Amino acid sequence: MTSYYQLQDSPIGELLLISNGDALTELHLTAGKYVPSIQPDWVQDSKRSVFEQTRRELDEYFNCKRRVFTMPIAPNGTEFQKQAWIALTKIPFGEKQTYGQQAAMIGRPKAVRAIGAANGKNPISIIVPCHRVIGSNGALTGYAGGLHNKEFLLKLEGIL
Amino acid sequence: MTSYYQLQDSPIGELLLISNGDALTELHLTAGKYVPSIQPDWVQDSKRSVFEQTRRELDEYFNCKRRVFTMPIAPNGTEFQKQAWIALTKIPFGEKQTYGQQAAMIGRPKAVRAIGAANGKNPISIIVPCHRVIGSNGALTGYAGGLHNKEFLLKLEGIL
DNA sequence: ATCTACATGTCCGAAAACGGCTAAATGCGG
DNA sequence: CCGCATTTAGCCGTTTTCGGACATGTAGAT
Repeated sequence: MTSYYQLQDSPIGELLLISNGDALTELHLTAGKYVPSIQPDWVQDSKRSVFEQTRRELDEYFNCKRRVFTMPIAPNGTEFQKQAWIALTKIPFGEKQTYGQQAAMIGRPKAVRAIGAANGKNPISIIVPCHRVIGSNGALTGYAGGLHNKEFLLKLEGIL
Repeated sequence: MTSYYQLQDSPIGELLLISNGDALTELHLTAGKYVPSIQPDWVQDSKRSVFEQTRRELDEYFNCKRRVFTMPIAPNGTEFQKQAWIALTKIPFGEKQTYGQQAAMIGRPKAVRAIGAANGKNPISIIVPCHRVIGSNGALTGYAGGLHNKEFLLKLEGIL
């Protein structure tokens, strides 16, 4: 199964979008942690519809004209991780949550650290809003794309 | 059937050459392991043509003027051992291999330990290049003639 | 006959280390 | 006493590490 990719700019730096051809599978800040390197067998295709849709929705989001993303997504991960990421997509725009609350959302109130780890490996930044989760004491604690970008997104959403 | 033998020097120490009169049957570093002791009924004969040829080719080899040995050889061993040793002679000068790869060469990919044991009993050092085989993790692991000599030969061939 | 020791390498399970945590326990300066 | 900063000790999935078990041929010791 071939993978498609596309690089594009954003207010928080360059983004790398990856797709299975259909849905968005990854979206990384190229300056962040855990960023995969582009493989030789990947195909660059800026016209692929999922990329066009993503570009449009992100553009609206950064201009405060959109609060919900609707492109198809298909992140890869363990069962637990997928549950954690689905929970993330249920956190509304402009609201914050603690890792503990997120853990409770999937019925594992004690799996707090595991949630932290899973969020750290969230493959679809921004769209899957791991930035809306902060420590129970209010600290931002961490963000694969860089803490200052987490702060930027939280301010954009009026949370800080 | 009478055996002939001959002692001579080399950059890695004294060598003991043994022949059935025709082909080279053994070549040991006298300082190494598994070295047979000279028997009373063996005949010393430095002029025997296989010995002269061996001396000449070894001399060229140690002076980086030869990459292939051509004297007749006739090692004694079990069927498996002979297969293993033949495989060794197919490894080109200057190339290394793992015990696993050598096992695969004779169609017994799982017989790795057996290969190790067989190499350990290689009766014709240097000529049958058991020194070109190292562990899959890159460790030299062993050499009947002494690990430092294995290292010397590998460097001579530009492998290390 | 059996058992052991070898110049190995692969696989699998168990155990430990590692995080984008957090609530409770301590320790201090008012 | 109180408030606040720091430490401690559980919690939990994932990743990494580590220790056996096993496959294989031969010689030498029991």
